[in-house]
Amino acid sequence: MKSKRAAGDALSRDAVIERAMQLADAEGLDAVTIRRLGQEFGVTPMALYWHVKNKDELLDAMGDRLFAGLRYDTARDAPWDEQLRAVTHGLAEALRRHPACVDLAFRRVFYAPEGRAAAEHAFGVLRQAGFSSRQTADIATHALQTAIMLVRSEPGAEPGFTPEQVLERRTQKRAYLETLPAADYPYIRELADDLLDCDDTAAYYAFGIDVFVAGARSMLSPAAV
Amino acid sequence: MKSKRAAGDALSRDAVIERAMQLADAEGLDAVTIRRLGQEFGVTPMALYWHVKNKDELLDAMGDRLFAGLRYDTARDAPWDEQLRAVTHGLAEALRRHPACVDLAFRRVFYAPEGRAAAEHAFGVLRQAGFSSRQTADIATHALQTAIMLVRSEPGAEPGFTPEQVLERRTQKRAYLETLPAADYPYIRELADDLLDCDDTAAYYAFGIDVFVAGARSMLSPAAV
DNA sequence: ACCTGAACACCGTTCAAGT
DNA sequence: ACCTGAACACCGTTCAAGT
Repeated sequence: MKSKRAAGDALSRDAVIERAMQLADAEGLDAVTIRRLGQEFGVTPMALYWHVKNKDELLDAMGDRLFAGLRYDTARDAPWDEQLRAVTHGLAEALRRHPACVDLAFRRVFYAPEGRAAAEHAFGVLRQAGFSSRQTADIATHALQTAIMLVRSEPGAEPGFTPEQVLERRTQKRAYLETLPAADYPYIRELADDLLDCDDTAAYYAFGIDVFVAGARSMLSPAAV
Repeated sequence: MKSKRAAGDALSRDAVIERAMQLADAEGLDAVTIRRLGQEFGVTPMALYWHVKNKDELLDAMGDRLFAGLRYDTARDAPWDEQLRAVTHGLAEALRRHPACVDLAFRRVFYAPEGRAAAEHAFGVLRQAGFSSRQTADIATHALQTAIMLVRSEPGAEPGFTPEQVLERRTQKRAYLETLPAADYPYIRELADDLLDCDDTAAYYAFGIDVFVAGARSMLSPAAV
């Protein structure tokens, strides 16, 4: 009944990666440390090297896991721009589950099976919509980057901080903006609330994705320039 | 005539920040270390603490400097979408000078004087174009994020790597993509070259900015959805 | 197969002390 | 005003050794 470990789980590659992501979400990516993970498992730091080649490989594996459960084919027979929206939305939803790890995603798309499948799908959609291969590559890359950047800067979501700290930082930022002379920065003062708050995160994501999809659409049929 | 220092410059806050950015550009942001900077100036690490509060403050100061020399009012009397393009382009051009530092920019816009001025200008342009304050905040934030993401993932620009290493990594990535079964990933294989290369960086930036501006334009007059 | 101990070369930072 | 020495609590990683 009594375990050898101070902290529950048995050590394994999967458990290490899993715990690393939890740790990142709770305390920020900087808290993810070989030595700290050792502690979490009640084991010496060196024990981890049996399950993971080194820290870089661990971070890569975390990046791969970001794509787990990625949904994008929710609109199989819809027009191309709806499908592009679905891929981008799916990416954002997937990445949003681990905001502190979002920067690990970009370099791993083609290595994570789900990322690869989503990319292949997006490429097909765009090519058949009539985009050149250059445009297809650019737009698909842009879709991933859009999802990443929406997650990274979702207002009020600062990974590694407690809710109180987040509130505290917002208060400080607001106070700072109010020190700016209204004569010089009327618009910044006027928009302070909109810059700091985001009561409706669903609308935030929808807006960002709409802008991107509309932009892509205009690349296909450049109406007015 | 003979200096006390092993390495040229006198120590000062400005010199430290300047050298830190050079170091980041040459060897990546991870190479920027209090101890390493001490070495560069021929001084003990602790000497730096006289000129800079701590490492966080140094990084903030580097972020501020990214906005130095920012140009955006190249189209004062142009229509709003031209002006939005000019701001975004100016941001990208400014950030591009220190690609390794680009992640420091976002949180510092309102603290760097040039960033603040650019934000104020962009807000005015968007408000007068008829956007709501919510939309204005979102679009302007998006403009900065677009610039950041274009710089961050300019293909072939991997800060902290020598040209040979960049080439080497690209070769490896290409080799990897070619291991993927063509039956499962026909589009990835077809687009491999476009994903890896970017012979025309001017076109890369122009395309990214065009997509963004067109997207913003469609938010003002939602023609077809 | 899986984990530990000891060691190495690094970090950021503080604090009392020197000039 | 500006810098140093010594010290502390951290990093990632290697390698021989234990079970």
